[in-house]
This record gives sequence, C-alpha cells and structure tokens, in this order.
Amino acid sequence: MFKIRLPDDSVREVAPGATPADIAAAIGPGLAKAALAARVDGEVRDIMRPFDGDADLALITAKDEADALELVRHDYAHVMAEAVQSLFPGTQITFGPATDDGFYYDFAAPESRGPFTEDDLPAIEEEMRRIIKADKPLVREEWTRNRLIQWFRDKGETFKAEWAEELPEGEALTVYHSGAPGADGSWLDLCRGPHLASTGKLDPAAFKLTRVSGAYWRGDQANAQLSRIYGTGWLNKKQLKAHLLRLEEAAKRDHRKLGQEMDLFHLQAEAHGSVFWHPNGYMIWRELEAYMRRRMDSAGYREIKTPQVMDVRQWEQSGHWGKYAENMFAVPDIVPDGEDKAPAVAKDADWMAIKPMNCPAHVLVFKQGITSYRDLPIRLGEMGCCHRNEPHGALHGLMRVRQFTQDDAHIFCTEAQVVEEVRAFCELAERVYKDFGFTYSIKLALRPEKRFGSDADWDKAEDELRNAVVEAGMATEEYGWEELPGEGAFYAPKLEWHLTDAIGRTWQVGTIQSDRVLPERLDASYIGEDGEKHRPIMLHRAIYGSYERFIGILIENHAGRMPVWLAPVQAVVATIVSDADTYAEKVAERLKNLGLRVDTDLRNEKINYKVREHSLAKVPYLLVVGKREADEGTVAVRRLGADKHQRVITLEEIEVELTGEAKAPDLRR
RNA sequence: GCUGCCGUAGCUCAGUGGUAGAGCACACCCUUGGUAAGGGUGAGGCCGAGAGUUCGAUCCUCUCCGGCAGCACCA
Repeated sequence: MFKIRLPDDSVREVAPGATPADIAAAIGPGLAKAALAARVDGEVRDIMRPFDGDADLALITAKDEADALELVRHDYAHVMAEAVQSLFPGTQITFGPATDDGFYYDFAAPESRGPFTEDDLPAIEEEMRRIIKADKPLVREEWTRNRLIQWFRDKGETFKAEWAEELPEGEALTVYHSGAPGADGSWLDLCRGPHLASTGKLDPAAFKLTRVSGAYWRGDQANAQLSRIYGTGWLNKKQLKAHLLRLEEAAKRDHRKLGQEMDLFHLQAEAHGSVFWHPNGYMIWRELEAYMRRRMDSAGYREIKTPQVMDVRQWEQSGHWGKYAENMFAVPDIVPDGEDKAPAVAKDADWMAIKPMNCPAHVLVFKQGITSYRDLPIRLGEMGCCHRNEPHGALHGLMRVRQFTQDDAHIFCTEAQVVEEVRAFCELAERVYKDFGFTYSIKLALRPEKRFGSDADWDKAEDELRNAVVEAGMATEEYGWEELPGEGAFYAPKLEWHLTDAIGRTWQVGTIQSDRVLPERLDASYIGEDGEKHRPIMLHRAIYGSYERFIGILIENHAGRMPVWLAPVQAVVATIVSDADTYAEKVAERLKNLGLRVDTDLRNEKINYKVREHSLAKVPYLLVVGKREADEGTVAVRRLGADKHQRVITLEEIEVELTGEAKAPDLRR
C-alpha cells in the first residue's frame, strides 16, 4: 500500500496502480469532475498516472489557474496538431508549446500544398472542436528511443525522428495517444506531458486560432522554415472573450495609429524606417530632451556633438566594421556627376560609414590632449543620432527604426571607480523612470558567443555590473533582477532596464555596459598616480535608449493622453459664440505668456463638435468660453479623462493650475 | 532577411476583365448653437512601381518597392 498525503495533511492509503483520479473520486464526484491533473511531490502529472510510491498529492483544478492554463494550452496545441494532420495528410509535426496567452504548433506542411494560411484556420478550428467533443482519452505510454525513431521514420516524420535520435539512450521516453492506442482514429505525439485525462476536458468554445507565420526549425535561421499556427486558449469562454477584449484595447493604444490621429509623425517608403516628426510629435521630443539635459547636467555629464560620418578605417579600428558591418550604412566618398541617377562607384573609392553608435567618436574626444587620473571619471554625453541598417522585417513604427537618437553617454573611469559609477547610474535611471511613472526590471546580459576580449576581462566586467546593482540595493525580486546568459553585446556585458507599460508589456530601454575592449582598440589612456599610462574603462549608457522608442512607449502607455508637461498642445480655448472671440484670444494670450502651449478654436462650429474634436486629439485642457465667461472673467474647464463634471474658475485660477501641471517633474517643488 | 497576408481619395474601407464608389476630413454657403459629430453644395484618384497575358488590366501572372503578423536579429 502507498501512503498519499493530501494538502490538509490527511493521509489515504491506496493499492499500487491507483491514480490521483481514484483519490479524487474517493473524495467526491464533484472533485473527480473538476480535477484536471495532479501535483505529486511538487511535480505536475497526469491524473491517470499511477503513483509510484508514497507521495504528497494536490489535485489541480481550474482554480489553480496558472497550472490549469498551462495544461489546457498544451492540450489545445496537441489537439490542433492532431486536427491539422487529419485534415492535411502529409503534414509533419514538430513542436507545440503553451505560451503566455495560448499556444502554437510548428508544422512542416506538405511541399505540394505550401505553408498554411489564415484561410485554413476555420476548418482546423472545426476539426479541433470535433476532436474535443469526441472526448478522446489521452493515454501516456513509455517507449524506448529506438521504438520511437522507428515509429516516426515509418510515418515519414523526419523532424520528430531527428529529435528522437538526439534524446538520451537508456531513458524511457513518453508518448501520448489521443484515443485508445491502436484504436481507429488514434493519434500519437512524443511529449513529456503532462496532459489532461481526455480531450473532452477542454472547452470547445474557449480557444481561437489567431494567426499563421513562419518559424525556423529549432529557432535557427540556417534550418528549414516551418509553418507555425498560433492560437489563444483559456479555461472557459468568458476568459477567452476577456482576452480578445484586451487585445482590442491594446490595438487602440497602438502608437502608429495614435501617431497618425494625433498628427505626431509619419513614416513613408522613401525613407522607410526613419521618422518624419511633425510639430506635435517633435514637441514631445523637445520636452524629453530638455528634461534629460537637466538630469544629465546635474549628474555631472558634459554634452558633446560628434560627426555623423567617419572614414571606414576608423570603424575598422574600432572593430565595428568587422562585427557590425552588416548593420551599417556605407557611403562612397565621391562627387556624383549629376547625370546618372546612381553614379558608378570605382573599385578603389574611399568609403565612409554613417555611425551606428556614438562610442568610437567619444573615445576620439577623450583622446584629445592628455588626461590625468585626477580628471576621472569623465562623463561625455551626446544626443547622438545613429543609423543602423536593420533587417527589414524587424522595422516596427517608432519601436524599431533605422535612424534613431540615443540619450547616449560614455563614462571614462578607473577600474576602482566602475562600481560607484554604475551604482550612481542605477539611481539616475530610477529617478527618470519614476518621473515618468514606469515600473521596470533590471537584467544582466552576460557574454555572448561572438565576442571581443579575454575571459578574464569578461569575468571582471560582469562582476562589476553585478556588484554595482547589489550595492544599489536593486538586485532583488522587486526590481525583477535576472541574469541572461549569452545576451551581452560583442564588446561588453550589459545591464538592461525593461519598462513595463500600462497594459503589462515590457520594453528594453536603458542600458549600461562596462567595456575594456574599445579603449584598448582605440588606444585610449590616462596618466595614473604612478606617472604611467593606464587604460580607462569605458561605460556605455543610455536611459531612454532611443527617443523614438521611448516616445512610442509613452504614447502607448498613456494611450495618447500625455501628461500635461509633455502634451504638444496643453490647452485649447474654445468659443461657444463669436461674441466671445476677443475674450478667448485674451485668455490664450495670457496663458501663452506663461510659457504654456495654447491654441484657440474660434471656428463657426457648435461646442459639441469642438469638444469631440479636441477630446479625440487628446488635448488635456479644454477651456470653454461663452458670453457668461467673457463677462465674468472665467473659463469653463473640461479636463481630458475626468468625468463630465465641469468647473467654472477664474482666469487667475486656471493660470495657477495649468502652470503647475505643465512643469516637468524635475522642476516641481 | 525568411513565411503568410495586404497595397483603391488626406484617413478608414467597399468594388468590377470594358479606365471607380462610401463615410470622415477638406473648400464654399446657411446656421451664433452651452460640453463627444447642425444642414446644404463642391472639389478631390497614373486603383504602390515595372513587365507580361488579353481586343481591352485597378482586377489575371511574374518581378520589384512598401506595410502588417510572426520567426530570426535588436535601442
């Protein structure tokens, strides 16, 4: 007999061969029905899998949402794979995991038919519902590796066979049958599990196939491209509907859509991946830039400006040409003759390259003259405009562009100063992100495979970054502290700041990198206390990351309703009747004289129309004036996002209110 | 860059193998109206670019450019 202990510490004895399902049934029919799987000694297992000895048992039901969702999504993936193979014979299966909101499965579609398209989805959904309603038992079996390989080879499943061949020899491998093994219509996949007891445990109305795409076999671009089908899956219909609603809400915040509606910027084919900033959008930029200048000035940075284009030899020396050339724009140093649209370039032409990063130029500034250890640390900042030739498929609105401006800076310091500089940067970053109301997490990206520099240097650099965060007290769960092996830049490990926006998405923005390679390659040095030359360490750092991306994040985070200090137009004075025109202009004039961005709307339109238009334009303050306000020297205030309730206040009062709200966070008292 | 889908008026989108339509926006006229669309009239399009099939292409085929969703790559 096995002793099975339940969460309430009661113990039940069962005969060998008994399963968690038996215990659930013994406790009650309600639980037997609700139980989806079992946690046995902490491990999630099939509810029909017999105990192998004494165990602690907790039954998993829909109430254990995280576990339940993971199980259900994994099962949807398998049901989808079964459905696809039944509808499209000749399709090979590969892998299909659960994701954050659903599942996907990668298939090798039959060559004769080509990859799946969205038109295939309704039929697949229908077939999935049929399989779910058939309530097929999901049966676990242990197979040897050879049996597996043979099985998949016989079926023509080359991907699965390849995978099975790499699995460890002696270990028993699990397969799951959908339907009794050997029975008509039974289907099989290699899978670690666990699974629900049967397909009927899934809700046929709680999933939806959402899209198709390509995906590389084993995530490697060098491998075959598979056809991936994505779905979202939930425990019940209500959850599915809520999820679809969340997607709609997110779509409404899309910065590309809002950017057009609010006339902030545009993109067009002739400069694809580079932003045309309109006056409204550039006003946000200017405020951000002014704010960051103040923050950096007071943190001891000095701002510089360096060339956009430098001789390729310089990029060769810095190492960028070797490691980064595929992302760089190069220009021949020639004079076009004006006759050919695209002049021929001689083989021996000199080449220049547009900067993809600011760092080499900053080293060149550092190298002018002789630097004493007494001068360190030297913090050189630049609002540096960089160009990177990104893969076309990666471009995305403001978030991923080919021309962007960084709030960049490089700190040159001694080894002894690194930890303190990084720690100070952690605090500066925290102040900035708090001013914008963001929460964030900090990650340490460790050495990648393709890299410069010795392992000893990487050891030191990684330790320094880690220690600095520890000293700042931020290497904690609260700050989402995590280390990411292999994710560093080719020249240095990186600390990364990931912002979480208003709807829970994360974006990498800030970074600091400790670099020993570039000072070496470009021969930067300072004179130490001992009168000898020494290599400085160079810290690359940014807080916004890029203005483009940061503005994109701000737009989505606020759904376009920017805080007053960032709003391109902070207030509109709108008239009800033309008799109030003069007064409206006077109001606007007074507010403008206080440095506020104010427009008037004197058009021959009804107030309803004006309210609607300026609300949609996300203007934070609408000041409505009619005869009454003109007579009394007041304005009727309509604050964007506040309830309908309106306030009528004096001109003096609105001046105080607006100037208060329009102050940048670092200037408030 | 790879896979799939898409490209028609400033914007959002219908549509057809015989060179085009709606709503909003825009212009003009009427309307002076108290908090999310007052009414009328009008102007506006090389139907992404190039080649092919066809008597004839916005529509069919191919190539290219761009966009979208993933993948891969990244601030």
